[in-house]
Amino acid sequence: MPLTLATWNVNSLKVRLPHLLDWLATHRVDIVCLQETKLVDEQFPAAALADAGYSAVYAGQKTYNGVALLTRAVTLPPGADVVRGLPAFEDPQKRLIAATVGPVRVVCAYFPNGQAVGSEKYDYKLRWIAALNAWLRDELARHPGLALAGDFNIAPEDRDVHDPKVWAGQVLFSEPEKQAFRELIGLGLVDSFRLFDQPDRSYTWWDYRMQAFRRKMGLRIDHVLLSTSLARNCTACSIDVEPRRREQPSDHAPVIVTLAP
DNA sequence: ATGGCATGACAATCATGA
Repeated sequence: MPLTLATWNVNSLKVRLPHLLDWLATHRVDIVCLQETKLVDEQFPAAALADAGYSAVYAGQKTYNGVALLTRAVTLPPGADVVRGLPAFEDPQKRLIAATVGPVRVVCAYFPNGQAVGSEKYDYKLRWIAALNAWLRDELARHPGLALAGDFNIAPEDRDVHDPKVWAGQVLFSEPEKQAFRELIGLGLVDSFRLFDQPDRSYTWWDYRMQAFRRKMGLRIDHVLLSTSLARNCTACSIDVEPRRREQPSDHAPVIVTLAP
């Protein structure tokens, strides 16, 4: 049986739970990485997800950030080696959770937004990614089969941006951010989406304003990077835009990868 | 030039997102 893994920034799990449950029932993805749950752990909808057949580990906070990792086909044993937050990077913001799920070391990440180039938040973004990079080097040495999935808040190439001229030098598309993305690739990771032919104007995020989705004015900022050993077994990667068409959608669409055994 | 839209905390606006 192939293994499927998805990442989705739900922009409030409380608001988006009905969408998520519908989506899980339809797609039955084995592993799901969620970002921007915006829920403290006490309010995580573990029971509703268990009813849907998913067990979960999570790291949340009030109002902002928050990540979770759901598993269906593969149960999370006590020895799943769950990591919450980047070790050696003191940070109250809940942006990372990792666990070993069957053959895959799954790292679910919500990269900082950065707000504006040159701002304090932008500096924090670059430092956070540098700390992630350093930690991943060790993780990859210990776990050859690793997936880094999440909202990277970086559009790596011109074709990932609806209007690269407008976005040039802006946050999410500035050179230091793209360089940081390339340095993650340099660890021995592969952008699974680009292993396959993809439709033109493939994006994962569209602004709520200006009818950006309808006008295909988006960015591809949500990614699944695979270690080379996993990439060899990757048979598909796609963006599911259907949830973005619904009423009261998340501004992000899920990305799904399929891994052959 | 600015805000547009959405969410959450909080009780009228404000912080944040991307």
